[in-house]
Amino acid sequence: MSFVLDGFEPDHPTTSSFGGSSEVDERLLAGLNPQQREAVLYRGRALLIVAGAGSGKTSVLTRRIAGLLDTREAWPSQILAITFTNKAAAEMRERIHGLVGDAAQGMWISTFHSACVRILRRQAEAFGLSPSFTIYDSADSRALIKRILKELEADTLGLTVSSVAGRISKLKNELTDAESFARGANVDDPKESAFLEVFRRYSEGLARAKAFDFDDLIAQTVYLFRAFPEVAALYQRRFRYVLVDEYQDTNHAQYALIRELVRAVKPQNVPADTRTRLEADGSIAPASLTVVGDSDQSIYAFRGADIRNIVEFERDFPEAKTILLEQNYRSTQNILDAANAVIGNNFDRTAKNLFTTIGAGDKITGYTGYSAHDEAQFVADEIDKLRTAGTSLNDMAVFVRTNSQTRPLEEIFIRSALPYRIPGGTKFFERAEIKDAMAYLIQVVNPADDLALRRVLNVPRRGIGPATEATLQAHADREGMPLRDALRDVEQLGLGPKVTGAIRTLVDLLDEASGQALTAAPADIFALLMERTGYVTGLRATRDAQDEARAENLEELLAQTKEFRKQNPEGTLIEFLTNVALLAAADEIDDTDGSVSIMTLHTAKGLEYDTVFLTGIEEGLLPHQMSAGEPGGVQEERRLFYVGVTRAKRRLFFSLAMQRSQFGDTTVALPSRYLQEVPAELIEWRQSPGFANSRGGSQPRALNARRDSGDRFSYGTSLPPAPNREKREWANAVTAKVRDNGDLTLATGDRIRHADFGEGRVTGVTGQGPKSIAEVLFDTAGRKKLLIKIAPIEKL
DNA sequence: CTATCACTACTTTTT
DNA sequence: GTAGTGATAG
Repeated sequence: MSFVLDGFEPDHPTTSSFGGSSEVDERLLAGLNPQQREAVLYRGRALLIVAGAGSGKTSVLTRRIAGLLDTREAWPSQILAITFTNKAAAEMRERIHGLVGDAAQGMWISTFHSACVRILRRQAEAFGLSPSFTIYDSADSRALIKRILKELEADTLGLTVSSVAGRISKLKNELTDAESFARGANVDDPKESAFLEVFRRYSEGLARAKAFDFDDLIAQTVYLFRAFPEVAALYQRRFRYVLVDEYQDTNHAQYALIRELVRAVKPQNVPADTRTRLEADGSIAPASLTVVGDSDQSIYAFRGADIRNIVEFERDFPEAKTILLEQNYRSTQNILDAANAVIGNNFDRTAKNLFTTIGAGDKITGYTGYSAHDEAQFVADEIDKLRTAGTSLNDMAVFVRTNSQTRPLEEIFIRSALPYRIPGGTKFFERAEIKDAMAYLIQVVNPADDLALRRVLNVPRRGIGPATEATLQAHADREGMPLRDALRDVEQLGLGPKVTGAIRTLVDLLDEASGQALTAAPADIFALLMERTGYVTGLRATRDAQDEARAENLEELLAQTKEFRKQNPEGTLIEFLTNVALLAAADEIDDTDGSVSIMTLHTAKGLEYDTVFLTGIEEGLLPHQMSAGEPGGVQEERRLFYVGVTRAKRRLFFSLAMQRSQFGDTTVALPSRYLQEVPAELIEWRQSPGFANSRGGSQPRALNARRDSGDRFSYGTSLPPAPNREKREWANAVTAKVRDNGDLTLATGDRIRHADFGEGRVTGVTGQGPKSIAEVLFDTAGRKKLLIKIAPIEKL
């Protein structure tokens, strides 16, 4: 068997092994502190950079790579850098390019998942795998599991889709496949054996569909390397410098992958014509490994991240050097003091104290709203004030613990005419019509993917109902063929002439598109499919406004396929699909579009903003209810809080609500324990939890039942204003509905009445059509900007 | 085969 | 409060 690595240059000469590196240009070291400098310059087998939040680790990492290139210690193709998001990868590439120019071409800088897809696609054919395998996202995995549970009627045993999906994911992250699980499984337990059966069928289902789920991408690469040392050797020889960012969030499979990559190459796997320097025994020395991380920012235990990977790095690599970066270049001292104080309550950590020379800065501003809407209104008002004062919306971010918290924020932001974005939350690719269109594309690339075909069988409606589908499926099962092949045999199945014709048309179209899958531009294939299925025109024909929106979304998808081709002139459909599948929430952030970002704390990791709003700081939300039962849960939530706080450069806001509705009913919320861990003098409460209660009164209320013991929310200097009457009235009167005023027009001087703010006078109108915004001076509520189309207003 | 209505489980975080 | 499911009628 021979393995061809397209694009791989043969083994490069290695001018020096891991020797001295005194030649690194001073230019690359400019402005670094002694520890950062050492981290850039150190040469050796293994390096751990413990990088506190905001300690300039990206700078260190990029300069370290630039140094390797600049001194010719490494060719670009010998470098593999793993980042957490595609966006981070792109930024790192750009920064290195800025330092060393075109020498930056040819490096692998990508996420674990992207790197593994690349490896798997290159090696697939040698193992009888399809190089055009598709990637199942969580929703696809769940759909498959759901089907299996139904088949087995396993739901009676208490197996739910989410429990099974979670468990399989965990097992895969531990590199346990169905068969190795079977060896240790307790088959006497009916639930256990049912789970095993589901796991087996799930794995078979993926294999039959030529699909990998997210976890497979990593695990299968590890299996590949372990089963075929000569394949692993290709990459071990190629990547002489492996660098991993956010190492504290690697799981076992990712850890194993790294271990495989930095193994020495055995003499039998060294080609005779290698130009790489050999050891005395004819082997090639292991690659150099650099990992960067901060155990205080480990927030992905739920998906298998193992903090021990970083904590025990020195045990794994006894010769490892550890460098600690503690100086923070991002935040003010007040922000750091708050962060340090809170994280100090995690007992099993190695002490680390962030410091800065920036100065104390502003105090943290605290606000307790009566409801989530009130809280959101506070955030919107503050953002508007800061914007007026000259801070760009791009420099502000609102953090939430759970996705559902974005809703009230969105409602208020829309009403306040504040442009916002929810990276990862828009879920463009999760909309039904987009998933339909994607299913067409997937089925074109990968005809084995039954799940994709089943999804579009009757979309748009073509009269193929459940009964017809069952007939087709039965034929496929009988013949042991994919559903797509069964469609081609439709004439033999004795279905009605109408249905038969519809199926023939569909399968001919798919076959035609598949014929072009490897060559045509993704946009052309997409256009062909939409044209011939009439999906978009069908949506346009209905008078439903939602269908019109769906048609627009499909147009947007078409635009995206075109944009993709612009970025990647040779890009094929399969690459487009891969990109989409591996898109991370943070990849969607555009920091130049003039909007505020609302995101989860998890998405916020690795980012920084001038101004940060940390919202929903309540017991049950942060720490989340669900974490209470898990070992280490409360500590992990504390790290999440810490991550949120340390994102802020200059201004930090803490907010919470006194009542929050979930599940349809409203419950009283208590301030988070983490709030009490922040020294009281660091927070200036605009409205403190101690002085507001859910009815808007001003009686002190119990704070975690510790009201009288030195009440940490009473503070001498900055007494909170007692909640004033107007505020209270509008705070709870906010309705959840977004309304539509049609084409109501307003002009300067008009008087209006607003459902929440009362009466006011229009002082200016900007923007066009449905986006026009009125600036209104309210008699009691002050100046507000309102989106005329949807604000709850009437002209007087 | 499709449309409508009632019912229930659901919200942790993500590649 | 709602998305997704399942039963029933058209």
